[in-house]
Amino acid sequence: MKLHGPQARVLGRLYQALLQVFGPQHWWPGETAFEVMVGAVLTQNTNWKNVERAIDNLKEHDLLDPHALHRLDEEKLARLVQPSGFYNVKARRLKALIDWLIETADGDLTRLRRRSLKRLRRELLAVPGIGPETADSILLYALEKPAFVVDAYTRRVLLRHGLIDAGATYAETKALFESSLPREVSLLNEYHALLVELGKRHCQPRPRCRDCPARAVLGEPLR
DNA sequence: GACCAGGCACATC
DNA sequence: GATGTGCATGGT
Repeated sequence: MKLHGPQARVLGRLYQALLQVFGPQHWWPGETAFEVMVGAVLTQNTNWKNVERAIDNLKEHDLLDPHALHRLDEEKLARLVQPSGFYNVKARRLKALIDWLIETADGDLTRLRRRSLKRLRRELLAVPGIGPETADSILLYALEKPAFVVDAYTRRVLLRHGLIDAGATYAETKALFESSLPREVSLLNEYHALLVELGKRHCQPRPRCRDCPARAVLGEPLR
């Protein structure tokens, strides 16, 4: 990876260190692109284990399909995704996303992929319930567009090590990575997944800094 | 029993 | 613009 500027080189070294320690993460854990899309909504502020239960419910009823979910009542959908929490809002958000998918591409993800990243991002953000992180997750992991995903772990890691300040916006944090890294889907995919792994293992609200691979690159956390 | 998890929209100031 | 709150389940 050829990176320009000191900050870019730090992010490059962090990536190499995380990959070395954790290995490839093989994200996103979903069998189809549509499943990834659904998972992106269900995982909003929610533990992935609970999302899996909800997705299993949909699979058991043969409903993990754009047209099938399009036909399903919102109330029934809410009951099925209940284990993922916030089930009423999530059913509403899934419905809105699927409405867009059906209306704009007849439920066909490969048709969506022909559109530009910029256009898709604008369209996704116009869907009620799809914010910047969910949009970028769908772009990167379901539609294979080079969009970096910023999540709570990413911000926490960067904040603790002084690479962003407390007031940094989503867009600023995203730009930090996108301006430094090659715009390759596989790299951005792996990097975000590695940051989540780092977050789960070490960069919790109560830090677990012992054996943290980020320290070798970023130094001691500020707090 | 408190705290946390791969957010977002909306109300209020 | 910033800050607060509702949405809810299941694991530690």
